Amino acid sequence: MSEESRTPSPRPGGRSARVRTEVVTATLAEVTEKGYDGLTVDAVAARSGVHKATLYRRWGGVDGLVAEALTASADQPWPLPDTGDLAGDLRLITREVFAVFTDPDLGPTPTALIAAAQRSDTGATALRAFFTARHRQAATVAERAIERGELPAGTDGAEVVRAATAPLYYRLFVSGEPLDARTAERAADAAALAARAGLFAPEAD
Amino acid sequence: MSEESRTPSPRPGGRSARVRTEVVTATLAEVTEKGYDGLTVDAVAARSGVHKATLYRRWGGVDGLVAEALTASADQPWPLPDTGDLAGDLRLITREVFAVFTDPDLGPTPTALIAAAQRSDTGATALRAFFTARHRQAATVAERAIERGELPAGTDGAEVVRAATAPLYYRLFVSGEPLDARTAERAADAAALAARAGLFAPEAD
DNA sequence: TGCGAAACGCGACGCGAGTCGCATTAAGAT
DNA sequence: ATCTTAATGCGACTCGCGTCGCGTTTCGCA
Repeated sequence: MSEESRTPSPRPGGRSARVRTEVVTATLAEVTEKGYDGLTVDAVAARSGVHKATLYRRWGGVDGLVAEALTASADQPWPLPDTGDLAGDLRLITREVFAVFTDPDLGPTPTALIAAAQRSDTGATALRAFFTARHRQAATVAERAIERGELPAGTDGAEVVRAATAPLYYRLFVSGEPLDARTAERAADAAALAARAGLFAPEAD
Repeated sequence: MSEESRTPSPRPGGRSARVRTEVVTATLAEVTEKGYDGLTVDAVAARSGVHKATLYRRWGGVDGLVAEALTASADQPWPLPDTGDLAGDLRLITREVFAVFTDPDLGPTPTALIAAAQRSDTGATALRAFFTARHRQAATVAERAIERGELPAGTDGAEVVRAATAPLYYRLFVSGEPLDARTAERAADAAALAARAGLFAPEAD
C-alpha cells in the first residue's frame, strides 16, 4: 500500500515506475540465485537492462536495492490458519516459518533478504517494517482467541506471535543451531501457554 | 587455554602464535570502533603490524579474522546468577543480555561479531560453537532448578535458556524492533512457565 | 651450532565497485 | 503540438580490495 503516495519529487510516474519494477524483479532473482554476497549492482543492471549509474543514483547501492525488494514483498498477504484453537494456530504458523526457511527452493530468498537488510540502516528500516506488518497480520489468531475467551482481554497479539516464532528465527539467524519441526511445535506451545497465563496482557504486573 | 594444543600443521608455535594474538586484539579493536562494515583487512594489518598478505594467507579475509576473534571470545567465562528461583535466574540472564547489547560501549563488539559471522561459513561455524558453549554454561540454572524439584527431571536446560533469550536476539538481530527491560522480563517469565509445565522435558509428548 | 623449510615481510599488479560529466529520452504542462 | 526539465543512458575515470612472486626471517631439528 502507498507506493505512489510518498513522492515529493517532481516526476515519479511513467518510465520510473517501469524501471522500478524491472529492478525489483531482477534484484529478487539475483539474490535468490547468487545469495547476498554474490549480489552485485552490475549484475542487477545487466539483468534489468537499467544502467548501473541509474541504480546507484536512485538506490544508492546494493542496500537500497534490497530494501526496495523487501518493501515490495511486505505488502503480499500471508495465509493465516484458523483451527479454532490458539495452540493449533500457532503451531501452523511456526510450521510455516520452519517450512519456508528450510525449503531449498523457497528459503534462500527471504534468508538472503534478511541477512542483507541487517547490514544497512535503510535495509534495517525496511526489514523492521516488514516484520511489523507480518506481526500485525498474524496477531489475528490471538485476537480470535480473545473473542473465544481463550485469552485474557488486552493480550498483545503481536507479542504472542513474536514469542512463538522467536526461537525459530533465533536459531536460523543468530545462533545457527539446527532447527527441526519438534522445536517449532514446542515454541508454539510455550507461547500459547504463556499467553493463556496472561503474561502478554498489560495488567499482568 | 588450549591455544597451542590444536596444531596439526607443521609449524604453528613461536612467531605464529604471537602474530595470532596481535591480530585478534587488533580485529576486536577495529570492529568495536568501526563496526563490521568499516572493518578492513588493511586496517587490521596496520594496527597489528602484521602484513596484509599474511592476513589473507592465514585467515583468508575479514571472515576468518572475525571467526578467530569469536573463537577466542568463546572460552571466556560468563557470570551465572543463583537466586534460588528459576524465574529469578532467567530474569537476570535476560537482563544481562539486554544490558550488554544496548550498552553503547559494550554492545557494538558482540553485535558486530554476530552480524559479521552470519556472512560466511567459517564465521557461522564459530558463532554456533560460541552459542553452544554459552547455552551449556547457562543451562546450570535449569539444572539447579531440577535439583530443587522446581522442574521435571530430564528438562533440557539449554532449551530453557534459548526460550528465554530468543525473543531478545530476535528483536536485536532479525526484526529490528525496539527492545526494553519489560520485554526481557516477560521472556524470562514465559520460559520459566513453560519449563515448569514440562514443555522442555523429552517425555512431554 | 648449523641446516632446511615454513612462515612472514614487501611491493607491484589486476580487477571490480562506485563516481562523474555530458548526451539523450520522455514525462508533464501549456 | 511543443517546450521544459526530470530521469535515464553512456562511457571513462578513480580508488581500494585481494593476489602474486620473491626475498628475508626464524622455527624446529639434528
